[in-house]
Amino acid sequence: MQIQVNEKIFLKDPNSSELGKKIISNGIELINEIGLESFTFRKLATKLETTESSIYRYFESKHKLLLYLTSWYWGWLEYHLVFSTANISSAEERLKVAIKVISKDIPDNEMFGHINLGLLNKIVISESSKAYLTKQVDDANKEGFYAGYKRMVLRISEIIKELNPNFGFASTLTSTIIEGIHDQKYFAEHLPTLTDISGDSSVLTQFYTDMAISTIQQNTK
Amino acid sequence: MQIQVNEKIFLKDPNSSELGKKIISNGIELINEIGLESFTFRKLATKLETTESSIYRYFESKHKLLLYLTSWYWGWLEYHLVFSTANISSAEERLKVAIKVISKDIPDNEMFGHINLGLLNKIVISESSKAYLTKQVDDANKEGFYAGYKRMVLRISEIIKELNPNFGFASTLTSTIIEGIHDQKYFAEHLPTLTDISGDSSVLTQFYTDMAISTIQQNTK
DNA sequence: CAATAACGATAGTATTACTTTCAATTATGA
DNA sequence: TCATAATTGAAAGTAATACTATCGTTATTG
Repeated sequence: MQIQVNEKIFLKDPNSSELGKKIISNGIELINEIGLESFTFRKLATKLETTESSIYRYFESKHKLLLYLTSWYWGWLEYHLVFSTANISSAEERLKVAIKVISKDIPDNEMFGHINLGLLNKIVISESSKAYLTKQVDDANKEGFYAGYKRMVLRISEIIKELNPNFGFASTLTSTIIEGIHDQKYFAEHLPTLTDISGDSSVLTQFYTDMAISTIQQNTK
Repeated sequence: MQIQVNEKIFLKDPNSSELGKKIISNGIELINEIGLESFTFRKLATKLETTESSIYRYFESKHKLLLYLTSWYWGWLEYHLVFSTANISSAEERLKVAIKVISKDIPDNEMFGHINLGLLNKIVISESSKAYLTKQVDDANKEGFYAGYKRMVLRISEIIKELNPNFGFASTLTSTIIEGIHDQKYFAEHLPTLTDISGDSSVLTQFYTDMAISTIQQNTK
């Protein structure tokens, strides 16, 4: 089972070689350690005992690497969502599962092949908005670089519409929930005044589930 | 009437001189034009017909300038909020006004002294999360660089608690609303699949107001 | 076994993100 | 008003960043 990522994001598929896989796995570690701003291909090359030029053969910039990581993450999470909701007939139940899937805590040692899912989740929480908060967002969007995220939002929106066909804000509610979950997790760790959440994700899941259900029901005709 | 900004954010108060004011007003323009990533003090210096070193006498980095702009914005918005809610006794009404204040569209030519509020609002929407999504967030927080944002969240949280003292997620709901409003405005312009919002802010205001009210009421004992 | 793809090594460029020093100008208050 | 301090400008310098290019060696595969 392989997660698909838009081919225009990379120059050479990092899954096609050992070096490519190391770039991804060590890239995830290094971005977590020092943050995206301090992260450079030179530092990653040193860590890998390879050269800058070798890394540039895979990704034309660290921004593309970030796009790769976030796209991969959304691909993986979509797979997870589809799997977790496959046998559930109730739309409300599927929505609850979806929110649980998004908000679930991932331990720092959970692996999917060579990819550390826990660390990747942390990157998504603290860096992924930088993938679209850029002047190049419209070009990147045209190239389809955000397709994974959009698919995820679409899937959940459709559950919401099934729950209440008269509700006109399924996409807005979905993206509010996804971004909200990431923000709240970040705030819990760094700016606790901005949140009532702390500890594990169960309270967070509950809050957004309640919020979603009551918001959706309210607009029922 | 002067908006106060934490003095540790700047080296020299940009309000204390003509050059300082130009750094702020032209900085706002230039960040809007080319985005925070491409923005440099060298380019700003060229625009101002001054030198890099002169700008560095006011701010030690462009990140500090961003912190200044966002802090100023929250200071200004808090003033606005206090003013707009001063004579309203109903907590529900005050909450509605608060959401309106945050989501209001600001025209590109609305000025407050030398500061273009419309452009500053755009910076807050597309760049302000970068002020805290950094490895230095904890140090910056200790220095009080996010005090303005936190005060804003606190004020609105208190309205929510007044509305329903049994509701335990006032801060989470407030920060979800504020961040959500910014995200939705950004999505409306750049990633429209992720939102149901388009056009002016009235629908956005209505959505978050409804969401807030129904979420708060739900947890009433 | 010949071709080709992948990688490493080295070097080079323009730009960024600053810092430092010193001289000229401007404001201020004794 | 004159001395003093504060402000700005000009110039130069540094280390790091974000790449690009070339070339030789080593694997891989057909």
